[in-house]
Amino acid sequence: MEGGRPTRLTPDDTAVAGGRLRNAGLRATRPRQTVLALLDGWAGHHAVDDLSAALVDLGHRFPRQSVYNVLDDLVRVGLALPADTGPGRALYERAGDWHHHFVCLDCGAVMDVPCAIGDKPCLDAAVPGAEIDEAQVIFRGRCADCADRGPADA
Amino acid sequence: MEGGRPTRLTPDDTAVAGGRLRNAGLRATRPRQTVLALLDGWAGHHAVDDLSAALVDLGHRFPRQSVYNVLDDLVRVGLALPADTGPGRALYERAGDWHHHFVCLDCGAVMDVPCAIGDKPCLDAAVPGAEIDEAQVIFRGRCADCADRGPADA
DNA sequence: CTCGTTCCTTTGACTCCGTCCAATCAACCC
DNA sequence: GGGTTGATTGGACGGAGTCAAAGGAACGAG
Repeated sequence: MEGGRPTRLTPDDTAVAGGRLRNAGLRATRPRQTVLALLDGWAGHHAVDDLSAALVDLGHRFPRQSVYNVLDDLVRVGLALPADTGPGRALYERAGDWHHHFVCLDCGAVMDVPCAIGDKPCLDAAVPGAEIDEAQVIFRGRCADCADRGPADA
Repeated sequence: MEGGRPTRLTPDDTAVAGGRLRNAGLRATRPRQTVLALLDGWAGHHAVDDLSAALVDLGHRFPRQSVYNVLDDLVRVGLALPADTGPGRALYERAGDWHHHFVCLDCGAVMDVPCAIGDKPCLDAAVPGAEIDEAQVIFRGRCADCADRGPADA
C-alpha cells in the first residue's frame, strides 16, 4: 500500500505544503503545514487522535484544538476531506477524487470505493426545491478478510 | 405530517408492541414496549435524548442506558433503523421501507429520500471479495426553506 | 399457581470526542 | 523592520456513548 504513515517530514515537504496553503488562501502556519504534509503522505482514513499521535511521533506536539482547527480549515478550502462512515468519531483523508466508502461491520475497516461518476453530486434525489451538493454513499458489509474467516461468526 | 410526537400511549399500543417484540424473538419488557410504541407513532428521526425526553413527557422515565439497550435490540431485530446522517449523535427511526436521507447543511434538517430500488443493497460497489449488505446514501445540500432564504448566506 | 432460570434493567461512574473562551504569538503586508 | 490581522495555545466545559455489577422482571416448566 503506498502512502503508509510517514516516518519523517522533510523541510521540503512542509515547504510544499506551505505553497499549497497559500494557493488556497490560507496562511502557512506551522501546524497547518505539518498536518497537511502528514496527510499528503499518509493514505487512508484517520481519526483526529491518530493524526495527533502521528504528529507526536514525528516530533510535533500540537494541542487537540489546533488539530481540529487545522482540519476544519483544510476541509473548508478543499485540501482535506471528511470521510463519511456514519456516526462515531470523525475521520479525515487527503483530498483526491470524489469517492465513497465501504465499512466492514466486523472489523471496522474502511476502504475507498471509486465513484462511477467521479464528481459530485453523483446521484440525484427527489427532494423538491432543495439544492443537492453531494451524494455520499456508505457501503456496509463484511470485508474480504472477515468474509473468509467464517460465514457469520463474531 | 402524519405521526407527530404521540401525546399518550394507550394500553393497546403497548400490547401491540409487545406482540411484535415476541414475534421478533425478544422479551416483551416494559421499556421495550414503551420505546417501540413511541417510535411507531412518531415519524421522523430522533436522537436518544429526544426519545428520552418524550418518554418522560408520557410519564415513563427510563435511564439513558435502558434507552440505548432497547434501541440496540430493536435495531438488531429490525424493528428500528439507525438513520445515517454522518458524524454526530446517532438518530433512530421506526422501521419501514429502505430509504436514504437528505441533510440540510444550513439548518440541519433531515428528511427521507425514497430509494429507487426500495430494498438493500440498492447499489453495487467494486470491492473484491466483500459481502455488501447495504448501500446507504446521504444527500447533502440546502433544503427548500434555506434555499429560499438566500443564495448562500448563513 | 408457584418456582426457577435466564435474560433484562437499573445505577453510577467513567471515557472519549468535540467545543468554547481568553490570552499569547506568529505570519503576512507595507 | 514595525503593525495589523489572524491563528495557536491552554484550560475548562459539556455531551454522547460505554462498562461493569447487582437487583428485578419475564417466560416456561412443573
